[in-house]
Amino acid sequence: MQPSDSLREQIIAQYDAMSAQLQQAARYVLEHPEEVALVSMREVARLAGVQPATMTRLAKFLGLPGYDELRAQHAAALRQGSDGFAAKVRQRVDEGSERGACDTASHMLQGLSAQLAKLCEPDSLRQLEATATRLRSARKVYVLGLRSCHAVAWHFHYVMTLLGERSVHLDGPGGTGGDGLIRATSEDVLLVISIKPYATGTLELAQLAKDKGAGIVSITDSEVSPLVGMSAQTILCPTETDSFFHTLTPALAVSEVLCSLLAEFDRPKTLDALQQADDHLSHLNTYATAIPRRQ
Amino acid sequence: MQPSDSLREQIIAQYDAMSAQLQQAARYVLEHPEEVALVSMREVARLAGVQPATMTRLAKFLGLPGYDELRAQHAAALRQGSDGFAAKVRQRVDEGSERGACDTASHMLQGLSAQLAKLCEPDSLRQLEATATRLRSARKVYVLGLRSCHAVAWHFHYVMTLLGERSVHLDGPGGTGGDGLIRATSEDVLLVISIKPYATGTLELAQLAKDKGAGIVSITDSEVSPLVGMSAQTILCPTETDSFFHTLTPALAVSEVLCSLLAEFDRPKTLDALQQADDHLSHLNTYATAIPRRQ
DNA sequence: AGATATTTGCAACAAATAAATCATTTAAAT
DNA sequence: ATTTAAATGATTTATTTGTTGCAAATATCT
Repeated sequence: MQPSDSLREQIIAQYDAMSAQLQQAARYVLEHPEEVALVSMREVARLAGVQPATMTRLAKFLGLPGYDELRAQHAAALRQGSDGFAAKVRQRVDEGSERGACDTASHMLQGLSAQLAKLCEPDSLRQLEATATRLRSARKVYVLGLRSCHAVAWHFHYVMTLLGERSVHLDGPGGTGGDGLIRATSEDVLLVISIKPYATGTLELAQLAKDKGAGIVSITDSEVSPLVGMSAQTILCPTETDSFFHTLTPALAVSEVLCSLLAEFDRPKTLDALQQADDHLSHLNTYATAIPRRQ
Repeated sequence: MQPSDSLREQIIAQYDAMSAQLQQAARYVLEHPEEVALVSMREVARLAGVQPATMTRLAKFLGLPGYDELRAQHAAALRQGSDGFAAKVRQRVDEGSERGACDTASHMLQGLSAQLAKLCEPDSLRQLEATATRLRSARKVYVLGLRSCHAVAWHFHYVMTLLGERSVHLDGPGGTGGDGLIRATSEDVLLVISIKPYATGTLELAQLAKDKGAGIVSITDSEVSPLVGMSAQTILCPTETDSFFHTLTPALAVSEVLCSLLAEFDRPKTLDALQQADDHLSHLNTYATAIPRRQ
């Protein structure tokens, strides 16, 4: 929360060596770090009761190239303070001056890690639980995710088939994916996954399901996603990376959490279902080794 | 923590009535409130990918006198968030006070976050880089992942098709998935994804590819995975969770990192390829460009 | 299809900004 | 008390900022 602790400590350490005006400026900076980050230098100077030039001189006195650097450091501190838990993980390799592949990879993984951590915030958790509850009471759960979101949709459906036979994946060869909705009713729920850019097919099918009275719950990327308006529950998850592509890792994580919550709702039933799946698959020699029993 | 909730809600409420550029600007503002408070308008515009003027227009559209007011409100929110412990205390309380579902969800997400962070260790990063390098030089990249690993395999393949035409997904209807390997040569590489329990189909196909002289690289879950022995490069990623299921989130993250590294190897070519994909998809109206206005 | 709004990109502008420069004051040393 | 050095204030300068006006492009409606 403090602006780049090292800088703060440096100001304190060198305070005694400063001239009167410099001390007055430094004191204000220490006591009002947010202002330094948020308002112009001249305004900070006015608030601190010193000349604008004094702020420049303070920055140089601290060994910085200019006042902008002083502001930048305070801004960075404020940024980190704002988005909570997430930032901590990132702190380590912030300024990767070296552009190696390992650095790129590391930076990206840390970013993803931070995004998952961010999903632990109360708002997200509440949405997760509400969505799981809604899915739990559905007669059938239709799952829809096209293009990049196919991966998430399919994985959710796959896990659900291990748990029972309520899940219907809206996908298939020959463009027949939507046919699953033919007998959809108001007792059913459609889980739809879509991130920007939103596939038209996804939106159309979701609208169709809604027209049929089915409940809609969604995993998407923004409050202003077109899915938000038509969904009874929405789980928001970040998709930004510093690479060319959007990430689906948080969306997959969310999907996995949903599966877990659904499984936990009725443990005995879940164990039964997994046992059945186990038997079935081992009869088919699907796996090189039998599915290990998990409690 | 959010910028003056009323303003935020107003942006969301009026979002549908905005033009495309305005929406893009508004979306960035919603998703990066700290940046709005901390950097100049022109910089925000650059980050959001819109013209500077659009930011001014956004502010006026929202009924504000100018952009400065937009920034001021975000700055005020950030000021509160930073030194007001109140928000965070409230979060902690909310979190601690209640329910099992939220706890399990939170715990699971934190676990996943930690697993991704662990992938940043030097050993893993080296494997990632080596694997990316190997994939880079391949004539064709076959991608194989069955059952639960289908999600990861498909997503990798999907991204690779956006980048070029080297990728072949070994999957398809009617059990013809393996046919892609008919003309595989020693210039090719097979990326195989499999976690315990290992699908026999995966191992057989991988062995077949190896017999044909293709290079094998793999994403798997253990040093003692059957894939390790037949692979030139292996990336290990954790799959443990405290729920009934194994997680594929780390595997997906690894796959995404690989895609990024491959994309970074030749940025200009990547940008060209993405542009082509973009053109193609927009001709097909694959994506909803504007969200239908509601009066 | 043509006509009419609306949206969008570009360039120019005035205002404000941080830094550099110079002049004046203040403190310290001889 | 005079000289010298440092500190402070005022002024100037080159950028950068947010805004506005206008033409091209796009969408919308008869």
